[in-house]
Amino acid sequence: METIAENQKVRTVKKIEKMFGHIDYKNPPELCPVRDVMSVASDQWSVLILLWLGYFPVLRFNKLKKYVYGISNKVLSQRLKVLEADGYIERKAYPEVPIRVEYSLTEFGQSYVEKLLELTEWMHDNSPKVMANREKYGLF
Amino acid sequence: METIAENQKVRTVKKIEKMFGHIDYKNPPELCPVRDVMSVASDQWSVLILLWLGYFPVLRFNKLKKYVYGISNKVLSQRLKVLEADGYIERKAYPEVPIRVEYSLTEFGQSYVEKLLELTEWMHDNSPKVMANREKYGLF
DNA sequence: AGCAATAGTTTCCATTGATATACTTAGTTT
DNA sequence: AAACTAAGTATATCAATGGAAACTATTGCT
Repeated sequence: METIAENQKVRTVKKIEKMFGHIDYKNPPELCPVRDVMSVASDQWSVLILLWLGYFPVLRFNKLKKYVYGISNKVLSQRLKVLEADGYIERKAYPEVPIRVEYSLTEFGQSYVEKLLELTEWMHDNSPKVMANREKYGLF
Repeated sequence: METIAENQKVRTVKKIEKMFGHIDYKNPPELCPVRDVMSVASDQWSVLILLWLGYFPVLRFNKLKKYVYGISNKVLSQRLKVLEADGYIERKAYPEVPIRVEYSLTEFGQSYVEKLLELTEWMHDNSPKVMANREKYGLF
């Protein structure tokens, strides 16, 4: 028990070292690639957009807006642009009337969603624990 | 190739269904446990705090502020409170003068950091790809 | 008395983000 | 001819967030 947990901690430290060791933490945040990429990919709305696109093969603007409940036109279109620029999603416009635009995950986006899902799965599984902690903490 | 990717997509859809299937997406966002837990645990500053606490066994306020470069007193103390309330970190105050306060990961926090690291590792490995995409996109 | 150190808190201001509404394009329906 | 469609854009207003700097508390040191 003890040693397994200890080993895991050592592995964690090594991973962090490998990732951030060569980066000076005093650099401006936008020079840290992890901070930079994360600022797009783990933004609250972006995560929801990506998950819904992981669920449906393609979604159009207004459908997305329906599922990503609470998002505004402006923010949705902003986020879609950035996600497209970073290569997570693809935008296909059909010049019909009225115009039809379909959004879908790229292979790259798909691979990210798979990683992301491991995290959201953890959250799903552990949210009761978090709620319990929160309640305990609130008692004083 | 095709079938492996297809299988993976099917698995993704099933995971999402399992996680969100019983939740009405039209609920207010704070009623979705995943959104709720994520809003704390994947906040930009919180992630950095947790990673540094995964690297050092304990850290005091001012050390943390040094490593989590760019964070303000206010936000750091806010985030620490929330992370403590949710059970990720532990706060130990020693009534010396001047007071000493040590922050560290709980076992729960440690397990989260391990999950989180898989994601940041992905970002670390894929940030060149994202940069390349971004540049390509910027060219028109 | 005044300063240093730690771990914050408080206050004010600026930037960001969000909401709501109207507008666009162009062809089809009423 | 007005209305409706889709996928946004544009604009104005409002709320929430974030950062900077000053402030607090306590006690020992000079």
